[in-house]
Amino acid sequence: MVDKRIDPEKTALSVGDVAKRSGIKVSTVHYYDAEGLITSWRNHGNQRRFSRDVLRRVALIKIAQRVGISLEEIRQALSVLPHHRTPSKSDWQALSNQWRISLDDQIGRLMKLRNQMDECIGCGCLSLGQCPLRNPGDIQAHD
Amino acid sequence: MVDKRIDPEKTALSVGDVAKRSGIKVSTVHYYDAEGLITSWRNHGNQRRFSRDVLRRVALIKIAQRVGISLEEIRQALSVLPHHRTPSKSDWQALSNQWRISLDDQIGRLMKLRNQMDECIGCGCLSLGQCPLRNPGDIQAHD
DNA sequence: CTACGACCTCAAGTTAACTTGAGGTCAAGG
DNA sequence: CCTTGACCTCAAGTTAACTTGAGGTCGTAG
Repeated sequence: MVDKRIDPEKTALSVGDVAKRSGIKVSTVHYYDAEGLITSWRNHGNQRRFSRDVLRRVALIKIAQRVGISLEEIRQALSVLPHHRTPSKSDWQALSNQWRISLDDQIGRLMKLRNQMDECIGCGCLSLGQCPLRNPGDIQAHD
Repeated sequence: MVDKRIDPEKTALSVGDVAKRSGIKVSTVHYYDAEGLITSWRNHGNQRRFSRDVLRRVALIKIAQRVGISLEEIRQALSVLPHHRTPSKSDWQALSNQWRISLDDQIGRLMKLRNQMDECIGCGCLSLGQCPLRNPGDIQAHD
C-alpha cells in the first residue's frame, strides 16, 4: 500500500504558522484545538502539527462568528466535514446556506424591533404586558 | 418651604415591588442600583426605596438591551434624564432616536455581511487579506 | 415567643470566548 | 556553553451581565 499523497510532515503547519496565517493568537489556536474545532497531531517533540485544511477551517469559524454563531454550533457544523481535506466549494456553499438562514432571522428580528420602536415613539407607553417593545412576542398592542 | 408633592414614602416602591412590576429579579435591581442605572434611598430600616419613575427607567433599559446597547452606554444615556420624574414622552423620543441610529447601523452591517456571503458563495476563496468576508472593511476583492 | 416573609451585604459563581502568566523543554546558532 | 525563539501545560484572569448562596436584621402575625 503506497500512500501517494505528499508527506504530511513536509507540509504540516506549526501552531505559530496557523496563528499567523489566520490572524489569530497562538492561545486561540490552542483553545480551538482543545474545543475540537480543529484537529492536530503531535511530532516527536510533542508539538502540535496541523494539516493545511485547518486554515480554511479557521476561516469558516471566523465568518460564522461574524454571523453571530456560537463556537459550539460552529463545532457541530464543521464536524460533518471530512478531516484532513480542505473544505470544498460545495462544503462552503452548504455551510453558508445554513448560516444565511441565521443571518436572515437576525435581520428580520432587528427590522421588527425597529418597526416596534417607530410605532412606540408616538405613544411611549412601554408597559410590561401590553407594549410589543416590552414583549418580544406577537401580542398586538396599542389598539 | 412647603413641598406640595405627594409624600414619597407613601408611593415608594420596595426592591420587590420594582422587580415584580418590571419582570426582573431582585438581584438585578440590586445590580442596577449598584451600577448607577437606577437610584434609590434608604428607609430607617436600611431598606431601599425607589420612586415610581424607576419603573419607566427599567423599561428603557430593557428596550435598549434589545437594541444591543451595553449597560454602560445605557447608564450614560439615562444619566441626562432628570431624577425622580418619570421620563416624558419627549425623553423617550430623544432616546429612541439615538438607539434607532444604532439599530440602523446593525441592520446595515448584517445586510452587508449577507451580501458578502452571497458574493463569496460563488468563489469560496475566504482568503485573509483579500476576501471581504474575512476583512470587515471596504477592501474591494473578487475583482 | 416563634415563624415567616421581606429586606440587607458580601462573596463567589455562571456563561462564552478568549487571554495572560508561570514554569518548563527543545533545537539551532554564535 | 549560552542565548534565543519556538514550542509545551496548567491555572487563573478578563469581560459583561447577571445569579446564587451564606449569614444576617426587621416587622408582623399567630
